[in-house]
Amino acid sequence: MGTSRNQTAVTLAQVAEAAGVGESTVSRVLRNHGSYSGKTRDRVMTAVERLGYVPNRIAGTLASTGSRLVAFVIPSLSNIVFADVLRGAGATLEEHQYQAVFAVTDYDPAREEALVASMLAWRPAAVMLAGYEHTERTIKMLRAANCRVVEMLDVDGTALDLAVGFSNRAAGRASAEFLLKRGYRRIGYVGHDLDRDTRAGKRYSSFCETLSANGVPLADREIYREASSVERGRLGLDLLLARTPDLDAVYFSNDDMALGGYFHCLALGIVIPSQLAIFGYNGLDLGRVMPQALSTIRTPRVATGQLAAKLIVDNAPSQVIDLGFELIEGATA
Amino acid sequence: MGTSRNQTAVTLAQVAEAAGVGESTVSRVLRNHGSYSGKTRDRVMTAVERLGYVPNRIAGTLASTGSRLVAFVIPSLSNIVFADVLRGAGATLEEHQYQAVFAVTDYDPAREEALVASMLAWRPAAVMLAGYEHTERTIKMLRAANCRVVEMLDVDGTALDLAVGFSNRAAGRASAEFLLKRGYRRIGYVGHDLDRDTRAGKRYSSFCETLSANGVPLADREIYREASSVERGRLGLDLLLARTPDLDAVYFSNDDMALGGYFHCLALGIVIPSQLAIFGYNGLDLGRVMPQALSTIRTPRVATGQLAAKLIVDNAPSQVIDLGFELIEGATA
DNA sequence: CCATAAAATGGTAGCGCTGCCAAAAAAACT
DNA sequence: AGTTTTTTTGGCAGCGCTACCATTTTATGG
Repeated sequence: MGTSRNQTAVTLAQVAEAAGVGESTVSRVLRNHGSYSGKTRDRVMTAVERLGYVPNRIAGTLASTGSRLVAFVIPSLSNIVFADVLRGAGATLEEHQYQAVFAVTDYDPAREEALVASMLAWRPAAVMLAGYEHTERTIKMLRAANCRVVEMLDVDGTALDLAVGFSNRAAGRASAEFLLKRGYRRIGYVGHDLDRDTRAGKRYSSFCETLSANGVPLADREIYREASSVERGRLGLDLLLARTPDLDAVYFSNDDMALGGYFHCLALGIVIPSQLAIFGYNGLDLGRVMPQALSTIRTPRVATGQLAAKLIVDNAPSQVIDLGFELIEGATA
Repeated sequence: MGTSRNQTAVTLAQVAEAAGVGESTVSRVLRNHGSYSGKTRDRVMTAVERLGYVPNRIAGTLASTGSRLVAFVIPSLSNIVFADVLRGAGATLEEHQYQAVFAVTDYDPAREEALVASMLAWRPAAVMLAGYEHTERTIKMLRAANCRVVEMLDVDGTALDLAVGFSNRAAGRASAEFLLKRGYRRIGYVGHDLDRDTRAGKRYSSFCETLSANGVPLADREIYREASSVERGRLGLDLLLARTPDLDAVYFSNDDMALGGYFHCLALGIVIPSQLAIFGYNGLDLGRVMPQALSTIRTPRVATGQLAAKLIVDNAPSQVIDLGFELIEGATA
């Protein structure tokens, strides 16, 4: 009931007939492309209105050369990072009449491969991915496809075509340097699946290298082979401190994890930062609102999405753009 | 550089030629539809592999009757609620070879209208919306369109076709009854834009009605005409308490806002729940991890997405499904 | 071995639109 | 008024695929 399915939709040909003009004329008027007289436009628009015509973009895309679909293949929707990127890209794309389609990989390269294949079947104008780590077949497909590719949120590696983001290695290093400068010497790490979230992996390894280079190797670490979450952060810190109680600072793989650690300290009465310092990554808004502002690194996620979209609509030449990041001193480290 | 754009993609006709079979045979093999012999399948698949053929779904959709696109028109991506719904729907849709496309309304009915129009141009199999409140033109377009409609996350109203969710009115009532049962009598409210987020509006009005019906009218309220956020929750509680210091409980429009309120109490040393009780809505995971588990209502968001998708792939008849919710007593109220 | 059913295959007309080209109409000049 | 130029239009061939139907091939049965 409710909807009247099964009816056939109004076509451009019917509009043309109703308006008493040719099909191409209707097409021109509707796309505001080519020339037509004012009275013709009115007649067409009247017919469109009367018949309730909705152009069929499937047919339009097939007939014309380039599509206006942009395919996002992202690791997760629960992670606010990717939602921010999508939000940033959304406005620009919409403005230019592009349509976003998406699929979620759950940080699995094999799934990414399958989803990219599936996406390419829609002949998108561009495929937007997270980072540089893809399977060989994914890369091969992307190269063979007649579309742009944007790798987002990382610049440490070799881009396929376009890349927009920031250096996770530099972020890891900056975090380590900050903690060292503050005088912390017993530093631990609580993180999530580093093999799958390769950007977190880059931060971690760069963080460790910087510590070692300064003669303060990482004291201990607790890594879950799962997605990050507030809960994992809390549990991770609990385990870490049980094993190595004399830590004076902990670097978390991101702000969600750090918030979990913060809650753990609150619950146990561990005083931050004098007893234990906490440092995160992402610079989520909620970090600012915590009773003590979270020490973290703010990344330009929305800007990444915006710029990625802009490069596509402008058909910019291949390039890598590093948007940088901002270290937020906060009050937890 | 990088990608080799401008080349023309391999077509089904080329595969047919290379395999020495007819086009329809290739089509049948690829879709595993109709009958064909084992050796034919092998020859086709070999040709597909060798040429790197990727089927063109644009053409396929145009040629066949029904599309396999599902259009999500959602208020926000930053709000984890909608990300959860998408996540729930994603797996089911993917499994059945449906493709999700989406657009974000920012809680603006006029934008929703424009985006629905734009989405219908893709001739989706279904349009998935949040709630029942749409402009007249949106409703008209949806009725005229030859596609299913799913209104999600609400069941208080009249459905266009399918609806999956839970009762926001019942949730508001349950929250009020819980606080009353606990003995709170000076109850305040901190919320965000109720005109735009009509589901929050329904919870609020139902909450107030229940309080009044029990002779305990709402003592005070602080409502921002903006989107919800942790920060707004904190500021809102600050203002509310400045004006009405004797409140003994505060109902927040959602868990994000409640978390802000919680942070405010922590920062000011307000003891929860003895000095002030806090109650939220959504049942986010982080509520469980807080030093004191957040008292809130957990909604089946992922399940809503899953079921919505399932109804579409099963082509279920029009119906409204109430998935209910769960009140989490927690430790903050 | 031939009749009959079943399985496998190819040809082709669209799906609804856009892009190209030629034709018609209107405008701008001598 | 007769040209030339410019603007506006309509016709129609695809875009790459699927659906339908006709045909061929293979299996089945007496």
